[in-house]
Amino acid sequence: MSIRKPRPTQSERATLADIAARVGVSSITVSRAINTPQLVSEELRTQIASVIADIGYIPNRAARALARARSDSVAVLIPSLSNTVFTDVLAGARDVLHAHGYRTLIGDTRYSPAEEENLFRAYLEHSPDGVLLTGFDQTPLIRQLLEKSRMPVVHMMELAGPDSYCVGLNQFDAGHAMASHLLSRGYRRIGFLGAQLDPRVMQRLYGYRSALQEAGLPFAAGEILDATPSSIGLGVDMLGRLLRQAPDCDALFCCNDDLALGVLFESRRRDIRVPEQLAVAGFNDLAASAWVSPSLTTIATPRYNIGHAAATMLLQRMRGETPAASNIDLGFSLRVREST
Amino acid sequence: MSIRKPRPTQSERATLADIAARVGVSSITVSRAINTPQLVSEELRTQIASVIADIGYIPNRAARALARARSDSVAVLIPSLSNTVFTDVLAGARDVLHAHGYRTLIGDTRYSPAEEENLFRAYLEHSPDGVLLTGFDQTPLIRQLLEKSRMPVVHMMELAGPDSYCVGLNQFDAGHAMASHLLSRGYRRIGFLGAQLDPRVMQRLYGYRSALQEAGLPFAAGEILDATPSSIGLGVDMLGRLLRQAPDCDALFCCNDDLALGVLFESRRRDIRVPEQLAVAGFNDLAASAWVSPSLTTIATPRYNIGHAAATMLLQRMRGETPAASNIDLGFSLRVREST
DNA sequence: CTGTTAGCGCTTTCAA
DNA sequence: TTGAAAGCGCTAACAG
Repeated sequence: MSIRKPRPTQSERATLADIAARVGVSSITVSRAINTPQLVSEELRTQIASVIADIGYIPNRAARALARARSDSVAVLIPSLSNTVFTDVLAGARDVLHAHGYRTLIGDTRYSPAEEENLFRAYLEHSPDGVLLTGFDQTPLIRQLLEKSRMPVVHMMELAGPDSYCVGLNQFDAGHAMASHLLSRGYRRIGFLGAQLDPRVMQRLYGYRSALQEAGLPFAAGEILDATPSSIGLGVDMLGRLLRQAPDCDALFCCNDDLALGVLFESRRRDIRVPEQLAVAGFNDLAASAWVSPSLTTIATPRYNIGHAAATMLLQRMRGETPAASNIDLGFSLRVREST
Repeated sequence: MSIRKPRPTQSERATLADIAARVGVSSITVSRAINTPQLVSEELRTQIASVIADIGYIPNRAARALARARSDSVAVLIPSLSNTVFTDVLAGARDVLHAHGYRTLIGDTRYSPAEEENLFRAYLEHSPDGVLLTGFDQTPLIRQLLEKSRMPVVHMMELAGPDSYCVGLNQFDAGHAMASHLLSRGYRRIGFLGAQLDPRVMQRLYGYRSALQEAGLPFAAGEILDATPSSIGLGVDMLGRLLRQAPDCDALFCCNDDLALGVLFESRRRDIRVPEQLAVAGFNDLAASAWVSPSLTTIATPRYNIGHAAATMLLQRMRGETPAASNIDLGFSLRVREST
């Protein structure tokens, strides 16, 4: 009769069986008291509840996930955790998911599809019940894995064809709208500053170009495109570059408010009057934009609502329901302020 | 002879046993080939590797966590995900933890100890191998649970006695240093704007008061304290309130850069010259602060490094090692700019 | 309403 | 270097 060493256990933590033993029932009854209390008699329920409170029982999610073959978790991949745009989206998604008992596995892809692939594969090991992704530029492997696992997925921020589920806004239209606004204000030599150059920035750029073209204006007059991450400092720098390239520029559409704020600050340093000498427009309507002086004309995007609606749609899909619409366009709104 | 329905499984996903069957070995050998390849013969290893790649095997973390009684995950609780201060800390922690194979369970407590308690209890179910917490104002229940489970924990942002593990900076000293700077510049009617009023803000406030007292100045001349969350808009508003309360104020120490930026913007609107009529100082050195005009005097905090060092210390504790120091003071630095 | 049994997918222990 | 057996903590299925 050989004595085996006991295997490692979750360091003294009480289990369902411990509770069960104390109450004098079987563990499945305790499990029911927790998960489907209506199936357990009032008397046992209260007894069990008191022992649970007494012992300080903490269920083991890993065991539950293994037994039920679902994890009650959702992976959410966003390009950056240090950009309010995406933390707002995340807040909306988390509020919905947490309220429905899901945990979120948050991944920061750093705007890199390769990193997104790494994170996605890593999170797959946790068997998330669904995924929220940003945009549509996933690697082929991700697409293949998604298809193979038939895991519900909802894309955020951009729109696409009816064969994929997404919640976002038309970035092309938004870029077009801002360029049209500048044109309607009488500006004719409108430059563009683009950083990061992720798909959404590119769509805004194309919208801008198309508006200029429709107005019969040279379509790449003063474009500065730089793939490095957006920042206020980069905006400062890019204004210099643009003025060297197109000194006669009278308006500037920045692909986001970070760049635009940098342009505003640098304009003040260079004594360029905004909007008299140079109009400045941004994108996203960050907190600073309404308060900076001159206040910044920009496009407000419904970020929290995008996260909220995307998570809601994902919930439906995880429940096996078919959402009323596969594409939800939450739009954008032009905020005209002092800078134009 | 009754035939039972098969229980739900992870929807067709291959298991170790599937790989093992294909190769003609037992599943433990496949497990070894993955986790401790040096224990498996070269030949089997390559065979197994090719089948794994072929099938696209994805390990099941829940099963592994259950069997090993550890989750390879770390819970990280921060007050806010929409505040760069904490996403910077988070970035530092994640870089370390991910590099060592840990997943991070991110929780946003919204500056509420009660919400922190909820999140902590929820994440306990995942049996994290360690925890990173912000500050020291945890609820008694959290403290009790931590003690009971003897789970390694490292506190971030603040410092404490040698009986707890932490990485941060002395917030009192930092507040004191900024007030001293303003005094050294000759300002005498120095006001304070505080929002959120979390423990770190209060410590800065006490540091400020103590510096004023040491200088023999009335110590609550113009303090505006408001428990609502910090924002640029709140800074705008608070400047108005302060000027009503203390119109002769000549310098303003804002508990963070958000408020300070609001003050700068609003000063410009009100044609208050900074720093001639009113000096303005902030805290944290956000990206905008160096570029805004006038540029903002502030205290730079080593946020990324705090997260990095805290995670490193936690790793040591999770490995059962004793870190060289239980308290790591990463300091701060005064950035004197145009606004003072 | 409660219990028995079996099994989720993996890794530990022990044995060869 | 490989394998058999057992078990981690929980819940689905079936039976009473």
